[in-house]
Amino acid sequence: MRYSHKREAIQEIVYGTNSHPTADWVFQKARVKIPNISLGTVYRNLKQLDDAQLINTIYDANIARYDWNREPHDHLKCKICGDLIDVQLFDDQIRKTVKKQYKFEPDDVVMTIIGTCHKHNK
Amino acid sequence: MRYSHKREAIQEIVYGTNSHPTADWVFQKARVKIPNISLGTVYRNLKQLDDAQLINTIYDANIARYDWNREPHDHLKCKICGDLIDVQLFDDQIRKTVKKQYKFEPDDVVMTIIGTCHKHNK
DNA sequence: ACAATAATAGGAATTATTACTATTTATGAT
DNA sequence: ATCATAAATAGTAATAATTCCTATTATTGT
Repeated sequence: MRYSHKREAIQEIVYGTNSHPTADWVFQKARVKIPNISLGTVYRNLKQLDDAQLINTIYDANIARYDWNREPHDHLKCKICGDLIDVQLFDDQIRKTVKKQYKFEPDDVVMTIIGTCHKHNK
Repeated sequence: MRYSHKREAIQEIVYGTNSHPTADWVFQKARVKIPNISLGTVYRNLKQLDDAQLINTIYDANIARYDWNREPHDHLKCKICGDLIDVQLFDDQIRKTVKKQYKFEPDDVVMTIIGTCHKHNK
C-alpha cells in the first residue's frame, strides 16, 4: 500500500473520535482539511485501512461504521440517544459452547447489547 | 391492522423457511402465488409484521433478513457458505455484567458468531 | 349496500455504497 | 533530478436496498 496524504488524514480522523463514525461523517471532516477530497476516496481508503487491520468496520443496523479500536470488544447501543459504547465482555464460554454443541469453529463473536445507557437513568 | 390477503401470504412465506430470507427473496416467492404483488408491498408488510411482533428483523452486515423465530436466540454465520444458523446461547452473565459495570439497562443481546460451520470440517 | 379508510401497484426518490475512467501522484530505478 | 510504472484520485455514473408518493382497490363496521 503506497503512501497517500488523504489516507493518512482519513486514518487520523477515525483515530480521533470515539463516535464510531460513518463514511459520510468522515468525509465531512476530511473535506474541511482537504476541500477537493471525494466520497469515493473516503470509502476506498476506509476499506484499505480495514484490510490492513488499521481500523475495524462494524455494522449498526444497515449502515457501516468505523472504529479505531482493534482490540476485540463489544458494543452497547442506547435506544434513546443512539450512542454506541465500547465494552469488553467475556465470550470464552460462548466460544466453547458453540464449538462443542454445534461443531462450529468460531473466529469472531460480534455482540451488541441494545438498551438504555446510564445517561437516561431515572 | 386490517386483514390483507397479501400480508397473510408474506407471513406464510417467512414462516415456511429457516433461511432467514431477504425482502427480495420473499418478493420472488410471493409473486409466484400473487403475480401482481409489488416489492413495496412486501417491504411494508414485513415491517408491519415486525411491528406486530409476528416476525423478527435481523441485520446481516448491511442487509435486512426476516425470521419467524421470535424466541430470543443468536446466530452462527458461516464465512464459507454464508449460512445463518439459529442457536440458543446464554446471555445472563452478560446482562448482569453490563448492568453492574456499565450502568446499562439491557433489553436485547444481539449476538452473531462468525466462523466455519460443521459442513466444512476437515 | 355503502362509506370510511387501510392496503396496494407502480414508479419515483433516497440512501449507502461501488464501479469506471481520465488524470494525478508516489516511488523506485536510472 | 528525471523518468517510468502503477497506485491513488476526482468526478461522475451505476447499483442495491429501501422508502416514499399517489391514484386506485379492498376490507370492514354500520
